[in-house]
Amino acid sequence: MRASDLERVKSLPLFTDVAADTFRVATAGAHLQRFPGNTVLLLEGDPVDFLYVLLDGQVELHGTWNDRETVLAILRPVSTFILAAVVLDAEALMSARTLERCEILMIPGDAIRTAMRLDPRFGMAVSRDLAGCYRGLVRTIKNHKLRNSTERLANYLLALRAADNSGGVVRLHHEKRVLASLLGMTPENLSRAFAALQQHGVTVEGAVVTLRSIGALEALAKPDPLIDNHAPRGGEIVAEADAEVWSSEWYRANPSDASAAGKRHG
Amino acid sequence: MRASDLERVKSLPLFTDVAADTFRVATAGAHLQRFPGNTVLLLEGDPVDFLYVLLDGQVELHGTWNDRETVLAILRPVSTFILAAVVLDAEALMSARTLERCEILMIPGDAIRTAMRLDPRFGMAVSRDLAGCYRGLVRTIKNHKLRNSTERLANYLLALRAADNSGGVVRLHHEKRVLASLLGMTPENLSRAFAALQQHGVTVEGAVVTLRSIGALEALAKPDPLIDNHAPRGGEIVAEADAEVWSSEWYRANPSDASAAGKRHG
DNA sequence: TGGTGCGTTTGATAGAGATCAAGCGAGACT
DNA sequence: AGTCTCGCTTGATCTCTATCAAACGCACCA
Repeated sequence: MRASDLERVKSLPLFTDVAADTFRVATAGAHLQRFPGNTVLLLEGDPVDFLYVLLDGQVELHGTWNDRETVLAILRPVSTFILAAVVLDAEALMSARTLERCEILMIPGDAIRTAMRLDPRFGMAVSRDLAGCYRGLVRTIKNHKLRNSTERLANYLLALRAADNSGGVVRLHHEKRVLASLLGMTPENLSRAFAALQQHGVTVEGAVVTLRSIGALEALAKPDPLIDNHAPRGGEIVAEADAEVWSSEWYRANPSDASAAGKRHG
Repeated sequence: MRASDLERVKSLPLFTDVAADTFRVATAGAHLQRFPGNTVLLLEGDPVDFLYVLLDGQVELHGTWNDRETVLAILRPVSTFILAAVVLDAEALMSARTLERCEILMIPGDAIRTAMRLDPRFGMAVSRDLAGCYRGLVRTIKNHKLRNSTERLANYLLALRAADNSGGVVRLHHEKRVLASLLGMTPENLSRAFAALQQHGVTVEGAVVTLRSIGALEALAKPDPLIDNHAPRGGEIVAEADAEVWSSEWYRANPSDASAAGKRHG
């Protein structure tokens, strides 16, 4: 493993605040692995032996039931995933698949649990990370139960814009059918939702989406800080209160600037 | 506060494994409070100053957006709630309201965070609790994205049956309109879903639901251990792997027997 | 260069769920 | 008892979303 990779791992919210010893214990048995695209890393129901840290590429988490499948999250570097299963030493509830060539650090679950027992600061960091993940899912559920598909897409585009600091031009990071499943609709309906957003200044050309009128789009999307983690708050951002730093298991735009991140786990 | 109440709190998964000192630190500033029914305990967006422990009664967690509202969870004793917000010292993402007369222990968030810093075992317990909560939400999302409303109702009834150890007669614990919102549908459609289940041996009389053919109901519901935490697994239950003991922030049937509980946080 | 495969789009149709509007029934109050 | 309220049900209708089917565009490749 390269030293620069260890640096990146060390910079994760999960490890920043942690004693050097603890970090060594946790990453002692870790190994770096490369996977081609479209590779299954983990099947739901499998025992989880490792904490995964995505260093490069994209990973999709999905779930299945009765021959139906849905995408639950799409991860980009640097993110950890299935921390919850590792903490409980339980079986995975989601399957993981690479969407493209990936570089992944695998840390034995035992090492994580041992480090938690040794270092209360690490226990605290794990708790904070999990709390962030939990709150991210609360946001997701509110998004799904309170909004229709067009509203979800509109907010997704605004989140993307906020995450990428892009002006009016946004680039989709994954195939539309994957995005459709993530947003809880069919590819056909995603197309129609994009069409519906034309009246609000949105035009699509392949993966490039142009937002000609943020105002009009926001009027439809009505982004809400209690659902969309990028949405502006009334007043200055309180440092600690915002510490659900988008840590892991979610889409992440800019690893080096957590406070500007888009949809988070919180 | 009665000693018996402290006993009940101590028996929570969050505190069982914890040093007596830590428990004292955590519960030092706690106070017990009674609330009438239909009282708002917390509004989404509010800063969260306390960890709530529901000792008696029922509490509903819900979220709103754009004049729409949805029930996210219904809690029964003994449950803790908004632990995630407490850990992060963040604002609430869900509102909390009593559904009936309630007895609630309120523990200052500072005390919880201090205890975490002092006792790695407590940090571990918090992590485990949050991991369980997280996994519960993953199950919820899979339930909503992969199943239609009738299937969700069918599985809800089976979960209730498993939780209550009731034979073929199940009692609904809350108003049907609350249940409808929890299951992500309108009261009207809940009625129709019940009607549709008649063909699978389900009859309703007020809050009493009779399941005349578990087999037929399961054929429709297809309960899955990776969605429904009560569903039987192939083989013996592995102790540790099942430790997402339904800890908190969720519907709970029998406080004294965590392993037989229904829908959990996992 | 002309397939060939795949992701996407578009159209037509069907089904699931929401909304609107009444009516029913049980408990509460006068 | 009467009636009022409120939660639940039932029916009609409308909207949203899924499904089925076909066509398009584009990359890949022989």
